Amino acid sequence: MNKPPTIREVAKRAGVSVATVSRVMNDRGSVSEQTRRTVGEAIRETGFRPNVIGRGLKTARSGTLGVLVPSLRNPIFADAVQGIERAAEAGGYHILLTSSNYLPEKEVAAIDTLLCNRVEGLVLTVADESASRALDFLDHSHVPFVLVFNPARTANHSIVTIDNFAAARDIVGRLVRMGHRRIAMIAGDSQASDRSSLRRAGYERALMDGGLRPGPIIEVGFDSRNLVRHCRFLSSCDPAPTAVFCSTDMLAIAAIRGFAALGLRVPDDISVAGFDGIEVGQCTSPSLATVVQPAEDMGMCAVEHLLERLNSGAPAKNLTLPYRLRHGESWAEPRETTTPKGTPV
Amino acid sequence: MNKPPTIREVAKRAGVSVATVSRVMNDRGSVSEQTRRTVGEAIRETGFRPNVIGRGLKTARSGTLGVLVPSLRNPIFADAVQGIERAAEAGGYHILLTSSNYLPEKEVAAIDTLLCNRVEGLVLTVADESASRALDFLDHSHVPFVLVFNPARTANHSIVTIDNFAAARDIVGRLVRMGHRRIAMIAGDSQASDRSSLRRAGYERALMDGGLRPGPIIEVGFDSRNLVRHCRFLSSCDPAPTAVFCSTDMLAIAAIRGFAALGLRVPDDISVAGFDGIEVGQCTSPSLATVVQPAEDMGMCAVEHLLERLNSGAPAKNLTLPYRLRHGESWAEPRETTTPKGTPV
DNA sequence: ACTTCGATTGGAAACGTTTACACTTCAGCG
DNA sequence: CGCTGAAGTGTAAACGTTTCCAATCGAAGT
Repeated sequence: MNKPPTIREVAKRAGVSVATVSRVMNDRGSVSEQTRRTVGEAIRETGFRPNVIGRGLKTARSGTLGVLVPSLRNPIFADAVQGIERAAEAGGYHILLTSSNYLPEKEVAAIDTLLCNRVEGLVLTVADESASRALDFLDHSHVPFVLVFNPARTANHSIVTIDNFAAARDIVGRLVRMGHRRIAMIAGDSQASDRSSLRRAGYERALMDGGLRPGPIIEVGFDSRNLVRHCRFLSSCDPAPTAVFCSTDMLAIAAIRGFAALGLRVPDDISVAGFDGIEVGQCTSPSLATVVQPAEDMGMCAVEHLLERLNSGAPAKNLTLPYRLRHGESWAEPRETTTPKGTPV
Repeated sequence: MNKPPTIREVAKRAGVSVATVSRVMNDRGSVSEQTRRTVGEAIRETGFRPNVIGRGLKTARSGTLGVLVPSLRNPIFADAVQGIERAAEAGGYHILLTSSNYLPEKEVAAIDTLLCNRVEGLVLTVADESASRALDFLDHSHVPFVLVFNPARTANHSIVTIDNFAAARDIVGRLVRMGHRRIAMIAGDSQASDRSSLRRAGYERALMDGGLRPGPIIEVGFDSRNLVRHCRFLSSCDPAPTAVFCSTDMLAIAAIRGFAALGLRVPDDISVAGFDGIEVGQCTSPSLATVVQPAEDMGMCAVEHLLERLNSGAPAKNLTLPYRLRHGESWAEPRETTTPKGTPV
């Protein structure tokens, strides 16, 4: 519990001034080879470790980036954080991590403490970008930040995302072309998630393009357990959907599980498509057909862009990364063409 | 980019001294209701946010805990971090997150920067507790830390873990009692992971207890992709194992996938058991039989204990949390009792 | 009227760095 | 031999807080 050594003690031991020790540490200014060695030894002998708090006070730099995600339990965010951490480390920054649990009020509180900690920038995913009080808050703070996953609705924010609408339309369109005529959706709370509502819009658009009616759409919370009752509801519809699009992989995986519990086989009885592209989706069986977001890359890009803004004063920019569709075993052509006897494929 | 307001500006605006503003913020000392109000207004008007760096310098408290995990890509660690974050927040701390990517040298480097940041304590998972240079390092630092997941080999460290040996013996014992006679193991690099080697020891013990010889043991890296070739090797053994125990769920899930790719059915052709209890294991089909570690709880316990040590000077302690077995669809009795006269498969 | 005391307040010294500035040397130059 | 400039070094002032200490002021007690 005894205090760690300070620069002053090192200086005393080496018989030089603190300024010289500082110069040695940051090698700036000129120091003779002789004293450099002496000081180096003193540092080693005392086990001195520069106190970045003291340094930060003087330099007005914390060397820290703030990170706010909804939850680490969804691998899509864990992956993003992994990327964020990697890029931050590469840039000489460390990260202060907070999570909001999807609660807007916690978002604000978390950002507040992050700002008190004088993070030099933030990387965050908010519940609903357009409505988020948190962002108004940040806009006034003069601390640069970049949103990840949130759709780019306003141009003056730095954003790294994919085209959620197009991606959803793509993957649902694929179901349509497979011959599905009755495609349901299980959507995370779209009130609380702008991603979810965009994906829903893409879904609706794909159906309209195919001349189909959307529905049924089930809106659920973020708890992906106990999806069985929703699955039961879907399978009891008349006509029952032959495919279901889920707004996240977590939901899709839970849905597959739910259908299995009801004795339905995926994809034979019903096709399931997800969204996110989390790694485990490939390892389940059936493997999950989904939209792959490059989460780790998105995290890295976000930090790289943030550092550009920090170091070179680069302007905010919207970065839309490419997504891709991953084919999986969870979807197939519907067993028999249902309703108005439509097209085979 | 203009500087955020300081306590001095607030003081000037309120017409009081900085000492008074400080007293209002932390409400300590006595301040008249009148000035308290005035200062409150000044704070709001200026948008003042106390600089915790300045505060930290004076109080020698950073309000920060350091966290080091191997990787966030394995949900077991993501879950633990989630618990850590929750408990830290509840205790008024925030967390500085780093990851080692399973590289011992990065462990040391990460801890070093964490210490430079004057974290008040650390929660970490190291590669191999007994050999970890990182720990020697920490032991000399006088900063309290608690290990998570690492087995309790030495008594003078704070550790939150489960009994890896017993758990592995339990679950493998279960396979034995199901009638399996030839049980293989896929183990993560046991050089680099004390968990892996303990689980392996438990596995060997269970087999010995059952009068069986440990079957082929395959040691793999941390990359759970491309497990197919190992699966192929296992299925080509003569006699081929009827079950395989994997040292992590990530490996187990990949193995199930690998066997499927070879046309083998789990559990009909081969049973698979995992270790960790990550959530997705329940959502795959077949669902994974595994040992469940309460990862999020472990993270929370770790922080709670750390805070006890920090606040009340409580002594280090070893906390062994209960694990439980989760039955899943990935294991079953072997189709026919095999033993010495080769298997069909 | 004089002391005592509690309640408020302000002044100023830390905390551990960095860094502008000033001060020595000493070599090289005329 | 004096000047100039560069190289090496030290002094001290920040940075934004907290907190010890002293000061002021009424009110209350004697």
